[in-house]
Amino acid sequence: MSPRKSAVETAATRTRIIECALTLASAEGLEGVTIGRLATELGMSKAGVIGHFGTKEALQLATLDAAVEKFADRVPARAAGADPGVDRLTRAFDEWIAYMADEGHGGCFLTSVATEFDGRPGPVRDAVLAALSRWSDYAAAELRTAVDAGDLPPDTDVDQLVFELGGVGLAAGQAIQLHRDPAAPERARRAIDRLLGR
Amino acid sequence: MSPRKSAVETAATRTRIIECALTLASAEGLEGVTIGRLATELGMSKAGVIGHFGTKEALQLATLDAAVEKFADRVPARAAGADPGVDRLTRAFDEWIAYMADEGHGGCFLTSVATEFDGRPGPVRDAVLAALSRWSDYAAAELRTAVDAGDLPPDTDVDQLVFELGGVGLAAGQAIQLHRDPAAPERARRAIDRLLGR
DNA sequence: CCTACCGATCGGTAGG
DNA sequence: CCTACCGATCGGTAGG
Repeated sequence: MSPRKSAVETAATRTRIIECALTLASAEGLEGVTIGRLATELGMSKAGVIGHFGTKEALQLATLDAAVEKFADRVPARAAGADPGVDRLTRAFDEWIAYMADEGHGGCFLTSVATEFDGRPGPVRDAVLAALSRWSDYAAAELRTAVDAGDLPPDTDVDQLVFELGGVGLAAGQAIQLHRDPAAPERARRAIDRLLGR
Repeated sequence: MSPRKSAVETAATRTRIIECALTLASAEGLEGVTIGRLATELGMSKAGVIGHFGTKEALQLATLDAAVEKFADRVPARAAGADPGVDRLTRAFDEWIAYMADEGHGGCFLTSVATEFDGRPGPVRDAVLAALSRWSDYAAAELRTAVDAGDLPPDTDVDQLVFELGGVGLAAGQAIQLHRDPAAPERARRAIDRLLGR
């Protein structure tokens, strides 16, 4: 850390690095974010970049953390105003799909990193797993509320439904990122409406 | 190429390299397959490895090609004996799921590479897109047969159904590779049976 | 936060 | 198919 900069400035630089890492990782994957490239892109030295994190793995974890926080601020947060149960979950999935379709995100950061690290044990894989589990738990809780409210049949298999809803999200992500299919969001919404009995 | 080896031996070495690349790529991604690591793993020199392909990109394309061929030999080929339409498609998806659950494949090679290269334009991305389109076309054709045979409603939206079936496959892949959930194949089969009205 | 540097590895080539 | 080599880049450190 520079003794010439205030703590506020140091934190701002750290944020700049992470924002840049998010952009690079969207295109090249989290492993493809190199310290040298971040330094060039930000007009800093490599030592200046890595000094904020210590190791590349710590930088990866910080980047992932920022992505998870952005997702939480956008998706569940915007659905929080809707009625618990089917309404809120429909709204949350709509937000997820809109988030993936947004330019600049490079689709769903979380699902990309999940694929990238599913065969590489370690802290990054663990963190991805934890973040996805939180999202699954959120969906399962809303589904149970919907069952209790009578908006879904009492014999609903909640875990099965979470699995299938997740599949729709993954299909939407692939259709958007790989096939660049403009119909993808609409297809995803239709699938979700059917799964939630609307 | 070595002047001391026959064409048969040369082809066998090429196959060995590609097999090794498939194994490495299952864990580390296609970009993570380095020429040096292949050389070490195979007990060859780097020049000996790259000589068979010319460039790393050509090696990636050859590896992807081999994966596509393996998939075609296993999945649609084993379903070919079933009755066209719902039966054959159900069988094909069962084979796909079993293929993903098999140890050693590292899940579905094709879907991993699809995520890895969805943001990197170039020949590899194009080849992945082509392979996935072939699979989608296959599913769509079987679905149309099923509609014509009256096994699916006449107003079936075939493209929508292909989208949703693909989502189930992606969900199964993630559940197997990341969550290591032994219930994943069964969940996927249940979802597919429901989508195909069984 | 920088300069200067480390050993390791990258993809690839020349020449045999 | 090998040895020997190329310039570039990797993650990271020492010292200021």
